[in-house]
Amino acid sequence: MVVDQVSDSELDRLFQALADATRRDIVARVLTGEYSVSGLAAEYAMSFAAVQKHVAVLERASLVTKEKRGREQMVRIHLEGLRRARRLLDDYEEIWQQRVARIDDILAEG
Amino acid sequence: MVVDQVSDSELDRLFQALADATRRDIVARVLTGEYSVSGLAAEYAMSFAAVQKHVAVLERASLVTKEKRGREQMVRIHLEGLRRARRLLDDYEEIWQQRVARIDDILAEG
DNA sequence: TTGATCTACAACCATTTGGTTGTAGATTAG
DNA sequence: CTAATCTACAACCAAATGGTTGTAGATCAA
Repeated sequence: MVVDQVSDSELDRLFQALADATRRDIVARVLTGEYSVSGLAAEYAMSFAAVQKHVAVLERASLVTKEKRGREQMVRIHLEGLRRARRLLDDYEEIWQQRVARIDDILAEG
Repeated sequence: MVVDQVSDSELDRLFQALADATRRDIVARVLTGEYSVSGLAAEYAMSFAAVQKHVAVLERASLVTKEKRGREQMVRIHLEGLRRARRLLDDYEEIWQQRVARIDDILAEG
C-alpha cells in the first residue's frame, strides 16, 4: 500500500490539528504575519489559555514552533508538517490516477 | 485571508475524518479495490459496528459514498473531499511562497 | 421456509477534546 | 521597587470520539 512514509500517530496529530477552524486560522495568520501567543489570543473570542492550547496542538503536530523573545513567545510556521499532510493527499490522488489509467488500459485491451 | 472556498465545518469534518489511521487505511483500500462494509470490517481487529462508524465518518466528510448492491453496501471513493483538503494545503503553501518572495524583494530593495 | 449473512442503529462506556477559571513565575515599563 | 504583561500549567466541566454489545430488518442460499 506504500502511502505511509510517516508514522500513523504523526499523521493523526497532523490532521487532528488541522481539523479545527481556529487552528487553521492560526496557521493562516502565522503564514503571513508575526504573532505572539497573546497576539493571537487577541484575535479570538476565547480565553488566552484556550488559544495557548490550540497553539500547543499545532506544535505537537509540527505545524508551528515557538520561540521566546523577551517575555513573549513568538509563534512561527514549521512548513514540514504542512508538506507531510499534503504529500499524503498527493499520494492518494496519484493512486487514484493510476487506477483510472489501469481501467482505461483494460478497456482498451478488451 | 481568502484560503477558504469551503465552509469551516466542512473542512473540520474532512480533516477530522483523515485524523485516524484506520480511516486513512480505508480510504487507501477503497482507492484501489472494491470493498463492502463487511469486506472492510474483515481487515481490522475491531467490531463490524466500529468499522461501520468509521465509514460513516468518511461519508459525512465526503470522502466516500456507499452504494447498495444486494444485501451488501459497497464503499466507493468520492474524490471531491480529498481534493478539497489538498487544495487548502496547496493554498497554504502558496501563501508561504508569496511571503518568501516578498521578503526576497524587500531584501533586494534594501 | 429456514438459516446464514449483511446492514442499521441504539445503548453504553472510557478517554479525549475544547473550553473555562485560577494561580504562580518571568520579564518589562514607569 | 511596583505594577502590568505574558506565559505556563493545573483543575474542572460538557460534549465528542472510538470502541463495545445487543437487537432487529433485509437479502441471499439451500
